[in-house]
Amino acid sequence: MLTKSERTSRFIIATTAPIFNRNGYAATSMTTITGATGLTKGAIYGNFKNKEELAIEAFRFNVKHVLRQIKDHQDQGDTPLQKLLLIVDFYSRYSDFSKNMGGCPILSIGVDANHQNEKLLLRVRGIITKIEKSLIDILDEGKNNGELRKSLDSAKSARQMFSMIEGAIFMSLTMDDNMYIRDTMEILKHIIQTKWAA
Amino acid sequence: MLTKSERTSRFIIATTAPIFNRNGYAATSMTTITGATGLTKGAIYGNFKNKEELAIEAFRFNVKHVLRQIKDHQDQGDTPLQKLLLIVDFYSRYSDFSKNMGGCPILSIGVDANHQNEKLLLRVRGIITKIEKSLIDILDEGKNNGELRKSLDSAKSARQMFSMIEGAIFMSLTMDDNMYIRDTMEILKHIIQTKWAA
DNA sequence: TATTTTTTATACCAAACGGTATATTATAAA
DNA sequence: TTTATAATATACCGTTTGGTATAAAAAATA
Repeated sequence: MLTKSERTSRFIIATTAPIFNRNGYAATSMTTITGATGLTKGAIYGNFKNKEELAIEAFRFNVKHVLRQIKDHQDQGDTPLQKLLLIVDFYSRYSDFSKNMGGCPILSIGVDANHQNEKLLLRVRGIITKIEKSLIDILDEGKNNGELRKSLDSAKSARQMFSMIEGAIFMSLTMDDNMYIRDTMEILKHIIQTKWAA
Repeated sequence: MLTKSERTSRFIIATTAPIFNRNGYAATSMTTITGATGLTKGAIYGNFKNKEELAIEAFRFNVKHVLRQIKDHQDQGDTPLQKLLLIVDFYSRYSDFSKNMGGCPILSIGVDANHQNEKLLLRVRGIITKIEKSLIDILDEGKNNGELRKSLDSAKSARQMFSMIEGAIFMSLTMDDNMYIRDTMEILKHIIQTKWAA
């Protein structure tokens, strides 16, 4: 059984994660956190060293949530190419999905932490690297099984893919219009099918 | 001749613009502003209603600066297609350019102002709309002069183009690695040449 | 059930925040 | 050069910030 503090910690993280995600690190104050959780500073600081540590845990929580959804989605595909297209398909619907969690943690915290919070920024970079690695793995598998061109630069393709995804999310969030994400995922799909596929 | 206050206002805007651009709205405090300008709060509030108004002017300054550079670049081309490719070319080198001004104002302020500052967010949206319009104009010209396919959806293409550009900038800034911008602009160039061009 | 330990609430801290009233200093007009 | 005006510096305001010491309460152990 979980200890009381473990349950409280998890509750605090789950409750504040979408708030950190929507508002960023600086704009999420301790008052915001106590207000949202219904707890007091004593409970927060009894379970987390400081606001930064909680923000990092909230970021981890948000990323885990997104990655789990992507994995569930891409696992419906049998081949590397199918998986790639399913990832693109997932992001085409990302707007609806992210309504609940309020944006993209990588984008929101990435911009927010840059030049402001080294620890958080390093976490964001770590996650980006991790996601890119998993994309590279899929691309390499595709090259091996003949679905993708052998001449494809997997690392480069992963960078292009992730840049397009994050850009589309940024535009859709900023303009409050999911056309950006829909249109950009459409062209990404086209690139995969006509330029990357063998 | 400019009045004293006009000169001071311009000095304040020019001095704080890169700081707002690099750090965002909330992270740029009045103390940051007085420290950077060497002026006191009296001088700042004598020339601007409040921090928000100054932030808006700084944003306008930053955007003007970027747009002027793009215009100078794209004007070296004679045809719409050339102009499009020159814009992509400009952003390929955006990392070096933005070192001086510290990031992309649209990205930085767009993320920063979302859910936090309605006025600033509306300014960002206005600029995005303006830039898209000018892209649409170029695309339409290209369709008219036969360089681009008549079937091309100009508005959609503009959205795709701008999403890719902003995504590439975000990734390069966050990862401190201009490969993202270089690789993504490469694929954008390819799309223009093979899918948009007639 | 009694006692110890863990967890949370309360009350507080200094520092930083954006903003303002007013005094002082530059500038421009007479 | 004096006078009126515009611009900047200084000192302060209330509020909010992240964080802490300690008391109260809840939970686990004996």
